Amino acid sequence: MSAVVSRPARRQRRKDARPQELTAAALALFVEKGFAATKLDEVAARAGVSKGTLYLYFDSKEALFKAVIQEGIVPAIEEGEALLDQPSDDPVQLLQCILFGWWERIGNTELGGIPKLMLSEARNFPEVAAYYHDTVIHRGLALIRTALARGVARGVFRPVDVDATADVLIAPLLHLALWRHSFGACCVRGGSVETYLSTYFDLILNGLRAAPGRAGVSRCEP
Amino acid sequence: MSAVVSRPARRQRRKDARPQELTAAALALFVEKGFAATKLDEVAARAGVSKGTLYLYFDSKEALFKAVIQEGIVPAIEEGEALLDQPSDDPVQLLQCILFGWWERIGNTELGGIPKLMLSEARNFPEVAAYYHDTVIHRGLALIRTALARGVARGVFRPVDVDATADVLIAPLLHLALWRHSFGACCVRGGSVETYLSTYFDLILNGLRAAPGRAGVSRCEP
Amino acid sequence: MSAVVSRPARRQRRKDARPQELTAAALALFVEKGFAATKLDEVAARAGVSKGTLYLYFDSKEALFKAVIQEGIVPAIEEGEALLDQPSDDPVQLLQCILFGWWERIGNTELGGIPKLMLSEARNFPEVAAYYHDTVIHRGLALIRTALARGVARGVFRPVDVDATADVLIAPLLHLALWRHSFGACCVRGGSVETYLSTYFDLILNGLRAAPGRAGVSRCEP
Amino acid sequence: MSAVVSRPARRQRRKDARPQELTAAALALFVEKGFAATKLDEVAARAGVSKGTLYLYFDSKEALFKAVIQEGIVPAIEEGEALLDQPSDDPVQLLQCILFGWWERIGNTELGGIPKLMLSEARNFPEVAAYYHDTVIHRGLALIRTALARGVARGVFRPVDVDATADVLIAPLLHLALWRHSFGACCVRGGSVETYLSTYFDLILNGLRAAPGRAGVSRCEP
DNA sequence: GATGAATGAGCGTTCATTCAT
DNA sequence: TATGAATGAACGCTCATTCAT
Repeated sequence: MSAVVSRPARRQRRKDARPQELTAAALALFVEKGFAATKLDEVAARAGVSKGTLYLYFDSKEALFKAVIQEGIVPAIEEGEALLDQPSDDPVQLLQCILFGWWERIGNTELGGIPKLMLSEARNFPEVAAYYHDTVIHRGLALIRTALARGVARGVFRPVDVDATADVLIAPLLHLALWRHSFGACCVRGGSVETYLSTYFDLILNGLRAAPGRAGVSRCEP
Repeated sequence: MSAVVSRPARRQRRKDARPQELTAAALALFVEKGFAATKLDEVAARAGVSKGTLYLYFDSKEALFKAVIQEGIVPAIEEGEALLDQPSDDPVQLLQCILFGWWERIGNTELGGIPKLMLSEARNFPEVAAYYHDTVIHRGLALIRTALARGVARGVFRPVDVDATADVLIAPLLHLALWRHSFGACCVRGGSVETYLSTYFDLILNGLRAAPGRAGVSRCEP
Repeated sequence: MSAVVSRPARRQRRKDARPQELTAAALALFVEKGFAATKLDEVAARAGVSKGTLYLYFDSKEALFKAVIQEGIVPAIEEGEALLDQPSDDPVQLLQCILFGWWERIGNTELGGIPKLMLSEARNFPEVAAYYHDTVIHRGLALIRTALARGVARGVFRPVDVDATADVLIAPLLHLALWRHSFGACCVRGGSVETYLSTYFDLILNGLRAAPGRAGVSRCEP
Repeated sequence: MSAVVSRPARRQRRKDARPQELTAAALALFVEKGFAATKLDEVAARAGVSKGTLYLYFDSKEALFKAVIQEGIVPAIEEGEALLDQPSDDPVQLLQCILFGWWERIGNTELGGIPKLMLSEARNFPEVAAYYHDTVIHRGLALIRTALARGVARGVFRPVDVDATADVLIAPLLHLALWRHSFGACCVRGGSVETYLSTYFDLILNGLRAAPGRAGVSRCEP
């Protein structure tokens, strides 16, 4: 009898897992080809189901797109926000945890294609873009801003425009993720990812660190 | 008869200008909607010609795409390379000229959409991506590398991994251009472009500048 | 055990009633939307069962259609034929009973949609149409012909072409039933059904009557 | 040169004629199979064009349906209304012209399928049904009502409920048209159309007539 | 050269039918 | 018996491409 209870009925198990199998297949293909160029036949085939099955779980191709974005990224951002709660005394280490954490939890996983996808399709799906902006980008940048502000407050970092700096800091990480899912598929990059990341962090840390000497910026006159 | 010869014949002028009018229209729409979601009807309409006329100048939609990339970007990169030839003694100023020059000549113009377009479509058009990589990205990064190398050689910049640093330096500029043609169309950004750019350049210049003190980077252990 | 036998078992009752519940649901929807536009999902939902259950009772959508026609109309026509057996001396009253009986037993009930359904689908289901023609239309008209022939034989009605007249006489009644299940759902008719029916019967009786004298119309009491 | 002017360019001629060719093909198939069961492939094939061509002239299948109804019937009803303007002294003859005129101009032509089509699809297209009701049915019945009213006013017809009588009078004619496009395609009717029509008119004329005297039926000469 | 009507392959979506549970 | 998840053929509609004018 216990066997009967414990057996989740393969059918049932499949049904529960289906949406995620489908969004995973769709994410991969949307990232690879873009939304419009992805055929639902392919998505279904990649998930190992027939085309009609897609419509048992998603009302339309557009609904599938929305689910891909929503289910893919929300859990990740919530994980990230938990970082702020742990009492870390060192702003440098906090910043490092946030930036490298992003890379390891998102950029370097299958979710790393979402920025490329969202970037490519933002203008075709303004509502989804707005949702993504508010839910993911804004909250992600807020993490970085918090770390920066703490560092500035403690005198570890120079006083900087926190908002603009956060935007600048995330750019090289996004760049790496975007590259992977675009040119990375057909062109070899020169250096290793590790070199890129350590060079990046070394550069920004030096840039942020409170130092004595400084030079003004003068516009280039062509 | 001489009149016929000397008259530049508006018709003729139009005919010569057609390809560029068409690629300009196509660029705008490809950037906005992506390659697959752009209809040739729309391209033709935006250029003020009929759909069939497109095929007098381009063999196919794909050929139009290639022309958009090719005609759009090659002149710009050649302009950029000229910067290296002018004898500028100051590596900082050279770097500034290259980076801000990119922004002013490309990022901040209608050509600024090409990175987004190329990024979105790289995997759908690997040959075009490879061409773009070799012709645009590689040569563009080479400019930055040269400036960096000069600065390091003269002791103005710390000794850095020039290749990786060039990649990192271009990222925030690309980021701005990508943003403009994606989320920028539907979401408001916080700060001004000027603040972003000066914060960016200030940060990297501080990061590059040869300074005494330095701390090691330790991995974050979550 | 006797309890088991005597208990009519709700389950059993349901099971026996299922086919009729299903054909009733199908009839309503076929009449409303037509055969092709009716989804089996809707039929099942209206009958309160799942879509798969339909296939326990009917082999296909077409089989369901045939059952709808067959089960719906055959009992009614047999009832009608019983009218001829009762010894009614008055041909006028017999005709009235047949015509108004049709209206009350068929036209004015849920079965009244069958003529519209059959009319709409006759060319898509020629065999069903032929069956319906032979089983329903022919036998129904035969009733009217018999009444007419008796009336002519007794000199109550003028000598008329009995076959053609039967066709003409049924038309206004059919018309009313067809209207109800088509325009009646979206457009208001002017007069009342009672006025229509009495005007109809008054007109045809005057048209049929042999002599100048005239009698009022009395309702047929079944 | 006159040849050049007079040649209407085959292409152009086709283009102008296309909508009517398409609605004619669609009418035939909609009548035969119903709206839902008709495939646009078939419509296109019957009109001798490809499927895509349909969409150059009609936005959707539903738009095609509306055009079929609208273009098919409006000219006919306007013709009918012209009958009232000619000064005919004889109400009987006027009624005959209207009723038989309907049969000859509509019922007995390819337009005769429209009543069946509209009847079948009225509940699926309520707006079209309402339009048809107001534009065709209402105006058609108004013709009959006018003829009846004149006859009653002159004492040629008995005093009857004009509205209800008009409904009754049109029913046998509609019946014939409906039959032709439903059972007529698969079942043989007994008598001839002529017998049916003369029996019909003889019956209703007797039913309407005020006095004992009676006249033969003479065909209406349009 | 320029047009735009015509094409037809292809895709998103639906739904009758099946079958494991 | 009853379910409903899964299927896949079919259909409405689109759009890159062609070609007669």
